[in-house]
Amino acid sequence: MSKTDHLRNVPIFTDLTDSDLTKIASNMVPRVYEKGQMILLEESMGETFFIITQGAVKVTRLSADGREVILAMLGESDFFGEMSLLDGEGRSANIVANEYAKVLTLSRSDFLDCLESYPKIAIALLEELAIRLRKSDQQIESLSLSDSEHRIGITLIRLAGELGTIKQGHVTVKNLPYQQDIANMAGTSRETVSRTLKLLEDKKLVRRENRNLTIYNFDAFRRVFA
Amino acid sequence: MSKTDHLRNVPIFTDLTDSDLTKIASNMVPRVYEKGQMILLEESMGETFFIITQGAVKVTRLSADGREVILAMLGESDFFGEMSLLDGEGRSANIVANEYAKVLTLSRSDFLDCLESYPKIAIALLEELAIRLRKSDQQIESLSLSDSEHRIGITLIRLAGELGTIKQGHVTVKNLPYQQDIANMAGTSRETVSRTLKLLEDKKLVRRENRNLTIYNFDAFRRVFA
DNA sequence: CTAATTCTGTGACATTGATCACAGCTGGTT
DNA sequence: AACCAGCTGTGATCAATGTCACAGAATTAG
Repeated sequence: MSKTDHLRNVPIFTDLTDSDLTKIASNMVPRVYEKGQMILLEESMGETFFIITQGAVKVTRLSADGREVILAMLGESDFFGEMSLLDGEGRSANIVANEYAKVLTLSRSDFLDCLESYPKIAIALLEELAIRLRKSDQQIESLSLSDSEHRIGITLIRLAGELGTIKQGHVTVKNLPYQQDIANMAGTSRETVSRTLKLLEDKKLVRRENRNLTIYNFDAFRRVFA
Repeated sequence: MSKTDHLRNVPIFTDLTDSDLTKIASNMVPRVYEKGQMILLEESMGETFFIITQGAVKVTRLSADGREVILAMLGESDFFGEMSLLDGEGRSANIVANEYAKVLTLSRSDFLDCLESYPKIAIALLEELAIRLRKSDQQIESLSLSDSEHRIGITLIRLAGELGTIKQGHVTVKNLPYQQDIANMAGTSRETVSRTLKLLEDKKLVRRENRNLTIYNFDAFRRVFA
């Protein structure tokens, strides 16, 4: 698949013509990362915009004593790195390859040129940021108001949305993240995730086998937890 | 002060010429709200963009059982309502006038026209959303990793930034919000805020008199809590 | 195939902070 | 000036959940 083909799948570029896409693609440089490799470091200055063409990454923040919060999991056609390009502040999060990953990169100046030249890109980017802000707000609400069982439920819904496949009303998430990562997304401890997953299984809300998790009735599940 | 003058103070409009500003201002309709009045309701469809010209509002979400999370406090020259205009989803938060407030409003179509016609507005708006996203991420981190004393400390820092005045290293927040509101910002209970404020006072980190709070050494305070 | 590492389940225990209850203040109103 | 509503301070209690400890699975590496 060519660079241009990859770009076509990225929401913020969908409105462009082929020739515009090709022009932008010509400025992009591909890179690859191994599983576990750090792509961006907190605190460093942001000079690059990234689009994921294969694999998945996690967006994290670390506390002084080494505990981790996972702010988002991003996959194919998602992008990152735009924040510090836009507001000029340093990086606010780390990005780690969660598996082998390929990306396309665009330099700061090319990225900003894009925004100036194609208002449609800027508007599409605004849409995407609005969506992310909405998700963040939901997360803040659930961290403030919900108990651990609900937060974990909400986290499973997030994962289902990002990694799951729907089949006649029930969603299966293949290759469920480790409990420690789920805990870091839900703002709770690994042990609590273990106990809660078992609880949800006892309640017949989900089933687990191997590394896969199935939510039996996704709509009902959402009604209970979201 | 004329509508145009107000717009000049709003970050997203600063790059425009007078005549452009005047043109936009002519499409804006002023409104006023009493303290405590609901400006926007969660769940309703978003059709309006708002700019605050006087007063302050709070952005909240409510749980089913009536508990409240405060996502942000906004004051003069801040704006809101853009989220559902951008991504087409319903409102995700309530907006309540925190005191007598005046706003200017712009209709959905005028707002979107603005973005198309003035790429600079779109870019400035992107900057602002990036800043908000950054703040949300910090909040998610602190809710996930910090204990209530730290979360309250961080909340005081936020309030100092938005409502405080600096004088030789110490910051005074006049008219500190009620403890219940601080609790709803920090994701804790009113009682815990009461106890913690006293604790911080005992530690000589802050002083309270009347409705004002002074952080003695703002930089040191930030180093402890942020 | 075995060893080694990493992940998961689960009991016991400690602790934080929510909740309840109520008294004391404060500021605004008539 | 007296009243009232709403805010604040504070003790007592207790449930939720973090932490520790370790055994058993599962996955990866050699």
